[in-house]
Amino acid sequence: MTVEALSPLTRKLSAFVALSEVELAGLERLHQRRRSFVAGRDMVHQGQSSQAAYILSAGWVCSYKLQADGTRQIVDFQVPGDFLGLRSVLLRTSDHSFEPIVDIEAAEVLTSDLLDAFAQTPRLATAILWAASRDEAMVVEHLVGIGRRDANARMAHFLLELGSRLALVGIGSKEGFDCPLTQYHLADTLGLSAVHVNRVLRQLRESGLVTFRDGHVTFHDHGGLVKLAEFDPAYLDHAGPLLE
Amino acid sequence: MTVEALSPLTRKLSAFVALSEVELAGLERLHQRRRSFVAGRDMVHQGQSSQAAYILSAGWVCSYKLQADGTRQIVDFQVPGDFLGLRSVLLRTSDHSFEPIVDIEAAEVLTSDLLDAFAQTPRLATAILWAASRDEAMVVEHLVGIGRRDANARMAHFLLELGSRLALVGIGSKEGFDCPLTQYHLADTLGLSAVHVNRVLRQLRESGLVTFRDGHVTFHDHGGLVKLAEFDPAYLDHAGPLLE
DNA sequence: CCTAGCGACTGCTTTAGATCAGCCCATCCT
DNA sequence: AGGATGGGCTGATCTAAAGCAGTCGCTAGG
Repeated sequence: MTVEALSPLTRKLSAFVALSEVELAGLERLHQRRRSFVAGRDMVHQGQSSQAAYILSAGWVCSYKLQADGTRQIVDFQVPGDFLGLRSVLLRTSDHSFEPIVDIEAAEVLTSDLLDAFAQTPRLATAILWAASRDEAMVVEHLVGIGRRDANARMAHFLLELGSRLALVGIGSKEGFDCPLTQYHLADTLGLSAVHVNRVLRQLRESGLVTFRDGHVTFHDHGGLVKLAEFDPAYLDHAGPLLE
Repeated sequence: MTVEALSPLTRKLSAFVALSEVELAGLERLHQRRRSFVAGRDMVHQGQSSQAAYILSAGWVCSYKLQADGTRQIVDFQVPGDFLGLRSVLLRTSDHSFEPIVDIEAAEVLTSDLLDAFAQTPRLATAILWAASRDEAMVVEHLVGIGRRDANARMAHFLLELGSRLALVGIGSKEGFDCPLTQYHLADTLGLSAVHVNRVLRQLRESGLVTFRDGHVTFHDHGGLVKLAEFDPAYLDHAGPLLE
C-alpha cells in the first residue's frame, strides 16, 4: 500500500509507531461506519450524552464551548486524521459541541469497537492513546498561548501549529496550506475580537511573515514566524517511530 | 473499610464507579512505591523524558509551562487523589514541569504497573481513563476561562472548581477550604499580574462573596459566586454513584 | 538585634485590545 | 434588479488590566 492510499489517521499514527499488517487492518476496521455531515450543523451539542466518537477522514471540524453570555470559545480544530469526541466516550455528557466547518466525511466509532480493537491489538491502543495525549498537549499549549502570548504571537503560533499538523497528514507544508476558517473562527479560537484579528493579520502580512487570504495561508518567512511565536513543536511529538 | 481510611484516589474514583474488592486491591497495589518531595523543588522539568507517573496522596503540586520570556503559565494544580504526569508516559518528553507547593507524599507508578493493572482489571482502567478525561475537561474549562471570562469571574470560577475538587476527596466543603497558594500562583494560573490578583481578591471580599486570607478560602456567598462565575460543574462529572 | 526576603497591598500611568460605527465587495435569494 | 447576508476591512474611542514604584508586616538567618 502506498503512503497516499492510507487513511490520514494511519499516516498520523505511523509517525509514532511502525504498525504491523494486523494493526493496520485493525485500524482500517475502525473506519467501516462511514458518515457525512454538512457544514454548519452541529454534530454533537454540549450537554448531550454521546455514545460514539468519530475519526475525521476529510474536512475540518471545530470543537467549542458556548458561554452563557453568548460568546463561544473554540477549543480545538479537527483536521483529517483526528479523533472527535474520544473523551466524551467516558464522561457522561459531552462537555462541548462539534461543528463541521465544511462538509465532512467521518467514520463513526462505537465504544465497543474501540474496546475490541484495544483488546486485540494493544500497540494500537497505545498509539491511539498517544494521539489523545498529543491532542491534550495541544489544548495545554493553546492555554499557554491565550494566557501568556500577545495577539500577534498567538496568531503566529496558531498558524504554525496548524501547518505542522496538516503537514503530518500530507495536506500542507512549510510553504502554506488551504484553510477554510473565517476571521470569526480565528477570533473565537484566540480569544480576540474579529476586528482585532483583522488588524493582527494585516500586521503579519505587512511585516512579510505570513498571508492569510482567500482561504489560503502562505508562509513567507517561516523562520521569522517561529521566532515571533516562540514556537517549539516538541509538544507535537513528531520525533518519529518510537516503538519499532 | 470506612470512607476515611480510603486513599484519596480511591475516594475520587468511587464517585465514578462502584469498585469491587479486587479492583480496590489493584488500586491499592498502585500505591506501593511511596515517595516524598520537598516544596519548591521541581519533580519533573519540562523537556525531560519521564518514565513514571505519580499518584498524589498528600499535599499540593502545580504543573506549569515556562515561556521563553520567563513568565510561566500554570496549567493545573494537583490535589490529593490526582494523577501527575499520566500523559507524559506516552509522549516522549514531558511538556511541562511539576513543582510541589508544599512538602508532598506521592506514589510512583511505573508504566508497566499501570499496564498490568489495566490488563487485570479493565473496569479500573476505565475509571482511571475517566479521571484522565476529567482532568482534560478541566484544562479545557480553564482555557475557556482565560479566553472569555473577565478577571473577577475567572477567579471566582477557579476557587469554585478547587472547592469542588477538594470536597470530592473530603478536604473541603461549600464553606471553604485550606489553600497553600500565594497570589503569585493565582496570577500565573489565571493569566493576570499578581497586582491585579490582589485587587480582584479585594473586590470579591468587599462584595461579600469569598475571602482568601492566611491560607484559607472562605465562601461567604457560594450561590452568588456561582452566578458571577457562571459555574456549571457538569464538566467535573460528579453525577455518579457516590460510594454506594 | 538588624537585615534580607517574601508575600500582601496600594496609587499612578500606560497600553493592548475591545467596542462602536461604519464601508466595500461578493454571493445568494425572490 | 434590488435587497439581504456574510466576510473582510478601517478609524475613533474606551477600558480592563499591565507595569512601575513603593509601603507594610512577618519570618528566618547571621
